[in-house]
Amino acid sequence: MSRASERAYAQIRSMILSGVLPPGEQIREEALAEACGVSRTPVRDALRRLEADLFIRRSDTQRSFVADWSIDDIEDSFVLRTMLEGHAARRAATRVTWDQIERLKIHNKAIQRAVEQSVADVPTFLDHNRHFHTIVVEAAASPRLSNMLGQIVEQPVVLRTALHYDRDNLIRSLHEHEELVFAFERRDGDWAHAIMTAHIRRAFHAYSEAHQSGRNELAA
Amino acid sequence: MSRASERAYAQIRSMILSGVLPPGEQIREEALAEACGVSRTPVRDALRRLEADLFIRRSDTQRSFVADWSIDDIEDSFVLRTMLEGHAARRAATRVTWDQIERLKIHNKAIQRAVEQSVADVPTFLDHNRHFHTIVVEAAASPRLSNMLGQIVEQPVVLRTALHYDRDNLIRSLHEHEELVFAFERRDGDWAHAIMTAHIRRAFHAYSEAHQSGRNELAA
DNA sequence: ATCGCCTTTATTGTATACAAAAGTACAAAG
DNA sequence: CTTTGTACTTTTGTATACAATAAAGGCGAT
Repeated sequence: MSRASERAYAQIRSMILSGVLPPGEQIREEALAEACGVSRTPVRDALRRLEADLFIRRSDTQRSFVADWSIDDIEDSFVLRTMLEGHAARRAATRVTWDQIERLKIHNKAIQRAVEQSVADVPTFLDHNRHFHTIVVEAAASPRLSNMLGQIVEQPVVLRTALHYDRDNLIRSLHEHEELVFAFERRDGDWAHAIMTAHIRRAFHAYSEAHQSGRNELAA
Repeated sequence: MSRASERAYAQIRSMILSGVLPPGEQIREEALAEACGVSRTPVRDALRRLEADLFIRRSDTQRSFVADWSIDDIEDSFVLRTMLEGHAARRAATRVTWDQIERLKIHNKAIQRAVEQSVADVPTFLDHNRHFHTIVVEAAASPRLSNMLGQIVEQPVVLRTALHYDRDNLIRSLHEHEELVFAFERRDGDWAHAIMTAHIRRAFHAYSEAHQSGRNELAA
């Protein structure tokens, strides 16, 4: 998608993530169009995509609202992601190319550097972490799987999760990435599946423990 | 979505399924708009949805083409569906209401009547089969899962599968539905998961055996 | 003859105006 | 006091015109 509609998508998404548009808030196309400096057409495009990502829900009468995620929603999102990424890892183990393995190692090196800082560089961690998982999904070579995981990974919860990792969690995460590459090099799909499953489940618990203190909403 | 855009979606989808728009064919928005008797705006809407359903793919330069499904695509679609519907069945077992169970039984009765005809009434079978699976997914009570399965079930392969069932397969399918209801009544998630997994896998093999005679495309 | 560049044409992206539908407020009747 | 009908406002859906971009074709240079 070209400029305007892409810009609208990114901007509305960040308005939701930053809380400018709080959960439950009704969305009016014209207001967003003005806020993004584009017309309603690309805004509508963006809203459709955000609806598919479950950032937005639509009432039975076509009104749009910012989605609010309950604890159950969040757990379910993780369960689905566990299942799908576990499957992706298993497929990837027997299909990943040596070039892709090299790229995975490069991202792990960058993650290592980010984690070893005196103050862990979380944004860099997140960026390379995202690339790492993208390569795994790409190596699974399933358009449908990529499609679905693309949607889930875009969802609010996942985007915010790593913000709650402490250093210990970040290091464990790195070690799991490294082990996954070992499994790939040995073409061991069961191993890869198990590592990835554990990897995502740990992320879920890291998230829920960071939020156990009485909150049941997303605002961090 | 309201009239025009819904109509465009249904019509374009049926043009693809019926082969009027063959796999690989480039899609021009204006041509479709004329064919559907609406303007380009709702056609664009429909194309975005069809793209999400993987009926349509877009080139890197924003041109749209009718997707063509290889054997690998088809198997992968079934694998994903197996995984997701198996998960749905497991969740549903502990959440399904007695009202939903009643509705499942009603659809099974209707399926039984359709299968017992001297010539099996496949369209009726398909219709109630679809409702049955929809209720299971609804009972799983996971918006994300519904979302994903909604997309997969819309995909071309699944829509055509049951057309290739022989009577034996239709009867087995019915028996599996009945057994799934038993599992639900006993709230046995593992059992439900296993039945559903087997159910979809069998559908896959029924499909691939019907297509083993040298074809690697969809046209039936 | 072939390659690269420029012009022309086709196709998609965006803006805007208008139509349809839904929500809201208020008044009149029960 | 509640309810229902109705005008009015707000919001979304659709059509159309125009802008931007990609494909196609022709022309000249090498």
